[in-house]
Amino acid sequence: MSTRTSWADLAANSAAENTTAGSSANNASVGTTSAAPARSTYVPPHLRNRVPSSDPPAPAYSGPASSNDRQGYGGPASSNDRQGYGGSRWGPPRNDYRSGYGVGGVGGRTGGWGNRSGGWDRGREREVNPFGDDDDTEQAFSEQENTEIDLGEALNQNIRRCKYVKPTPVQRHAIPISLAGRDLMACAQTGSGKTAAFCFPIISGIMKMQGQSAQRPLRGARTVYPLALILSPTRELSMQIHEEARKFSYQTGVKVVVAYGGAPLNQQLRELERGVDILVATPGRLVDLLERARVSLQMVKYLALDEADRMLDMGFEPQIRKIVEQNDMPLPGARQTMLFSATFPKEIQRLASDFLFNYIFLAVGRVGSSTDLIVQRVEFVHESDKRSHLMDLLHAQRANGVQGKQALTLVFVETKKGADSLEHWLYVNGFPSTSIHGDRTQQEREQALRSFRSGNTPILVATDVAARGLDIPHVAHVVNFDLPNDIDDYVHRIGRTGRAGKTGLATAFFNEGNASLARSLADLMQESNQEVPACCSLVMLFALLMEGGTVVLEEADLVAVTFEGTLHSVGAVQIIIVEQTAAVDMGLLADMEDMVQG
DNA sequence: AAAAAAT
Repeated sequence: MSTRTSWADLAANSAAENTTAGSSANNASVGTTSAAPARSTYVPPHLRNRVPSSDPPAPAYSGPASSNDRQGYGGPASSNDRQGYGGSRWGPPRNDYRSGYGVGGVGGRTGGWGNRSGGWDRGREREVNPFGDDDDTEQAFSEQENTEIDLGEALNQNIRRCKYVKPTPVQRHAIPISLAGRDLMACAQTGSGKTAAFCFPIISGIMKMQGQSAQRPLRGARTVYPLALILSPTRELSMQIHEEARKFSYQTGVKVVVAYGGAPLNQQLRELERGVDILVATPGRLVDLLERARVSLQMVKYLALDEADRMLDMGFEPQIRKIVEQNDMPLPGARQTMLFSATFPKEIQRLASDFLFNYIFLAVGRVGSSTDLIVQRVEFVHESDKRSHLMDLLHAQRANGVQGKQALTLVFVETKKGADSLEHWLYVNGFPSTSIHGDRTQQEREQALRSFRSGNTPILVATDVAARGLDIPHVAHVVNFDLPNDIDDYVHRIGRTGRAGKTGLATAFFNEGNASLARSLADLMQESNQEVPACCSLVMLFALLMEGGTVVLEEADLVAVTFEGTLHSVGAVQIIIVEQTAAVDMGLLADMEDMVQG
């Protein structure tokens, strides 16, 4: 162990490497954003007039609320960036570090809030080993192991137990930035380890805070004061983040609690009362808890939004604003905010900057790109043929046999009703399947997911509730039975396969109803090195779909393909679709051009 | 238009 390069070392080295460059070999770009130029000099009121201190007990650690850190970072990402977030702070071990977590009960957290819930050290004794291996827990706390501690030895140990060998690009860049105290907007492909990228710095930071005496205000006797808040758009994703965070924080003394709707409130309240450092939640339930004054956000030092673009789109934005801006959450600059997603439309990035202070924008690859670990196929399937076509795919899959663990197939449909009816149809036709959507009870949803994960029902029919974030091992095939209207949704859906370096297959059923997706789909496929015909234009995609239908094209933006003489429009592009079998000649094309212009 | 998210 001592001879090998540690996980943390790798992170440290790469932090140093990358602070000077705007891009690196793995195509990550880091830079301060131009979206909020006016904000870079803003200092929140409570931080004004503060003399850069000479760093007593919390010095080496550049904590999230430390004012001098922030000031160290003023300018745009340039050569002085190196001093900014990398280098010295991500350096050698510090002695003050262990004091907080080494032995249960040391230091700080005694005032008013911890003891009534039994205290975190007692909680730790009862902590169930989430790894199911009881053999080497003592080793984990070996006192001699005082080597390169950056995230904290207990956390490093948990990372090893999770069999994480080497940080992914997003982790390698995001973790040092977060450890240095900077706000972050991070975009990286599905399945590239974003959860860990925001969990590690949060857990590490809270471990360090345990060494300091934190005063929690005395509010209502039953109010709890989490130090970190992680929000996600679906209940199941919150559950999953909770599970992950619990693994990472095993025996660190950091308590993780989850709160979401559809499940009994009382149980969640009891968990909260036993103490909470990191609260993982869906927005609705959290708003409820805030209104009941069972949770205060006053002590929050870390705010993470997973699937951040989703959290800030029309459906969620008011709730998020309510939570972040209309409660007692510290202002940007007094907390550390991290936004993560695989997709992040520009207009939502702009909106998101409201929640950030002097932040760094990190993108691994193009924002919204897909991983080339996923083989994408598009097949032209009429609405009426979709079921039998799916049946063919499933039969073929069954015939090809399955190696090792049961290969799972996730089938996305557009509506809840459609999910129910397809599930039933599959079931009747001898394919063990289940479904998940927002009209099912929470129990049913969780049961469906369990049954799918275990391979008991290797087919899951889902609405977009399952499109984002869920990490289900052995999903070999994602079928877009109904394609979404938005390419970003497509990216998230197919991202349920091809995770953590594994390959996957995604099949889309495409027909005339999906014309509005065609161009972006073609672009995406080309970008992720998918087999799209020679010139991967919209035209060629259609040509592929038409299976040999003749396509004549003179103008790049005018497309003629063969399908039932219907006129379609794709964005600015006019598309004429004629009979599948008809050869398109120049005369016909001219006629169609007239049609389009007329 | 649909999906998700509190009771």
